[in-house]
Formats: sequence, structure tokens, C-alpha cells
Amino acid sequence: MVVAHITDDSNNSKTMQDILFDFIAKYISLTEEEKNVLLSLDLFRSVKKGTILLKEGQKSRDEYFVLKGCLRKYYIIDGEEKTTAFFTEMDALTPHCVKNNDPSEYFISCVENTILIVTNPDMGVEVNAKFPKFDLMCRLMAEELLARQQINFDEFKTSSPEQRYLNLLQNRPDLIQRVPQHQLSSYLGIKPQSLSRLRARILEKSKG
Amino acid sequence: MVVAHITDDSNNSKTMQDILFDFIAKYISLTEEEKNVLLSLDLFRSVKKGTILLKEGQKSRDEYFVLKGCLRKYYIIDGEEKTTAFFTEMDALTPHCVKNNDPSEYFISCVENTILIVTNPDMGVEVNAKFPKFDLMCRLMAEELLARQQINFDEFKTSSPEQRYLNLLQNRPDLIQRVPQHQLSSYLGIKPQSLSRLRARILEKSKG
DNA sequence: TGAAATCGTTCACTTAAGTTAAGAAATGAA
DNA sequence: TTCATTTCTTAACTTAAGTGAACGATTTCA
Repeated sequence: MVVAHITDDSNNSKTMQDILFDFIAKYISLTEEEKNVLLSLDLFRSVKKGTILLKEGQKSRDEYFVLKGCLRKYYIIDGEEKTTAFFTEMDALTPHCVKNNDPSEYFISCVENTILIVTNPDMGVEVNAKFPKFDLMCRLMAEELLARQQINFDEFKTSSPEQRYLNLLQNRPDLIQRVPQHQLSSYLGIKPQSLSRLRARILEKSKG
Repeated sequence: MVVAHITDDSNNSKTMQDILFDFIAKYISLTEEEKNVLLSLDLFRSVKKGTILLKEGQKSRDEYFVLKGCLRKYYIIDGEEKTTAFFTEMDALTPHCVKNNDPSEYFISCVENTILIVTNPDMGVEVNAKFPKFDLMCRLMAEELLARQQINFDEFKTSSPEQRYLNLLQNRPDLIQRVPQHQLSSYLGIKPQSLSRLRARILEKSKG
């Protein structure tokens, strides 16, 4: 699961490093020096589609940042998978159990082959010594994340399932392509059959 | 709307100061000196039931912390109020517009007579000079808030309206007493009539 | 105090989601 | 490639939420 060199099976011109630094640039500015330090920390991991990174009941200290690919967070409730979030390029994911050291209540798995940055609080000391701005960046990211999270929640609450699907089509059209329907449907808060029906309904309307 | 002395119309033994310091103690420890500095900043406000603190379209830099009472956040969509959150004792509320200086997309009003701490980023310099731990505390609070927010969102997505109501009954039974039904219902993502029906259904079940 | 507005409930009806089942299509593994 | 599994769709039926309207009860306030 570990890769020494960050390579990409597609022939996109942007390297993983570029993606990472472009992202960081949104929050703080880095010198070349700092960039090199960051790369030297060897935080990159390549993970195969289907891999389960975190299981219910498991304790973990790992936090993830998606450079390429897609992670899925899901619960198993009454034997049924309930997907509550997807994490794609530029998304950060700190499992709840990292903060309180409790066993996780949910699973995290790879929807696609994925390239990640994996960090954990134990590295904090080392990272912080070599890369002091890390803390500031994390805080800015957390604030932004919280704000976006709240807006998403509001949007979810104030919408019908159909409206939620249309919003998704607007805001994250890629997800609808890359994620299996039955995972999408529980993300929208409905059953797979209802999503099928709902899609058929929308298609019917648009035809007139 | 401003009060010099923080008094309380009930005869609870805990003063507003006690409530505040008990809360802060969960995150950081304060010396008597620091407590006095904090009180001297004059951040307390008393606000009447029904007061609208923030309107759609309005810009504001104020952040709120509820010491006593209840705030409500709501949107007006197609002429209809959609309540998405309640903030009661010990809840912090940073309107989205504070961060990005955009006009607000929602309203914030007082469900009850409420005692608040009001801060804004412009005070950051002064507060930080007099009270350096403030920053750390905010960060810890933000992290906890984000975690709780995510769990709430997951719970909402994976539950039916009836289950959401039962959860609310478990987790925030006070809300059901203090908040009008029609505001609660939209918080649960349903119409007032549906909430009435749902409550009747539950009562029917419990009678057997 | 009295009139008006707001609020909660109920009812009848409509619409959409849940459930169960079946079959077609796509995917994966031997 | 073939067989088995998973995934997606469709259908019929059930259940619950949305809608519009009516009716007291409560609250507001002039």
C-alpha cells in the first residue's frame, strides 16, 4: 500500500505534488524550502479500490487528505450500509475516533484507487518542528470545513430527496458518475429503488 | 439591549459568570486574573424574545455564545420559514457571513429572552492582547463543534422523520418544550401537520 | 377587553418514499 | 469464456409525508 514515488496511472500533466501545493496555496504560502521539507515527510499513500481504511469498532489515529480518488464513509445499521459522505480530490477527513480515541462508529473505504496523504497527531511534534505553519493551515481548513458542513446540512434539511439529487447534479456532478447508485441513494437519504424512480421521474419531466 | 449587570430573572444560584467559566473550564484553565480581564471586556448582551439578530441580506461580524436562552437560525425559502438549527445554553454560533463578509443567507432570532456573549473578529486584536488563550480556546471549540456537527448530520441522514423526533426527545428533550411546534417540525425536515400526526402515531403505539 | 393573528390539531386527499419481489444488465472471478 | 454475484431498474402494494382546508385554542396587541 505504500508508494515511494508518487506516480499516477493517468497521463495528466499535474503531478500529485502540484495538486497538493496548489491546494495548500489557498491557505498559506510556502517557500521552496518548506515544500521540500513537506515532501520529505513521506506522507503519501496509494490505496486500492475496495480497501477498507477504517472499520467500525476499530481505533485509529490516522487522518486523510485525498489527492486523487474517492473515499466513502458509511455506517452499518441493522445490517444495512448507510453512506453519509464521500471525500474526493482536495477533501480532508478526520475520523471522529482520532480526536477522542474511542472505537469508530463507522467504516471508511476506497470507492476508487486513491492517492492519499496520511497524517496522525503523533506526528504533530515532528511535523510542527519541521513545518511550523502546519498548525495554522489545519485551523484554517477546519474553519472552512465547518462552514461548508453547516451549509450542506442546512441544504439537506431544507430540500426534498428529488431536490437533493438535483443539487448534487449541480454541485458534484462527478460523484454521480463515479459512485455506485446504491451508495449515492443512501447518501441522499433514500433507498436505491427510490433513487431509480426519482431519476426516471426527472427524465420524464424533462422530456415533457 | 445592552445590560451593564448580568442578572437573571430566575432565581437560579448560578450566575452568568459561573456558567461562562464552567464552560470555558472544559477547554482551558483560567487564573482569577484572566477571569477578571475577560469580564472587563464587557461582552455580555441581554436580548428580548423575538428580536432578530441577523437578517437575510445583512452583513455582520458578530459571533454569539448563548449563556441562557435560545436562538434560532432559519431561512426563508419560497416565502416559508425553514428552521435549520437551535442554539441553547453553551452553544456557539458563528454566522457564515462573518467569515467571508458576504450578505447572510439566513435569519437568526431569539426564541426566548436570551443572554449572550457577543464577539467579533475586529476585537480579536484587543482580546488577544489581554487574553492570549482565547485563540486556543476557539480552536478547540471549533474542532469539537465540527465533530459534533458531522455526527448530527450523519444521524439526520440515516434516520426517518419519526426516528429523528425520537432522537430529539432523547438528546434535547428541553427543545421540544421551549420551541413552537412549527419551528421544530421544519428543524426535523417535515411540515407541522406531519409532526402533529407523527406525535399522535407515537402516542398511539405507546398506548398499545 | 375584544378583535385579529398565530398556533396546534385533525381530516380527506394527493404524492412520494419504503417494501418486497423479480428480472435484466454489468461486474468479477475461476 | 462462463458462472456467480452484484447492481440497477421496474412493478405492485404499503406506509408516511405533503397539501389544502377547517376548527378551536392561544397569544398578541390595539
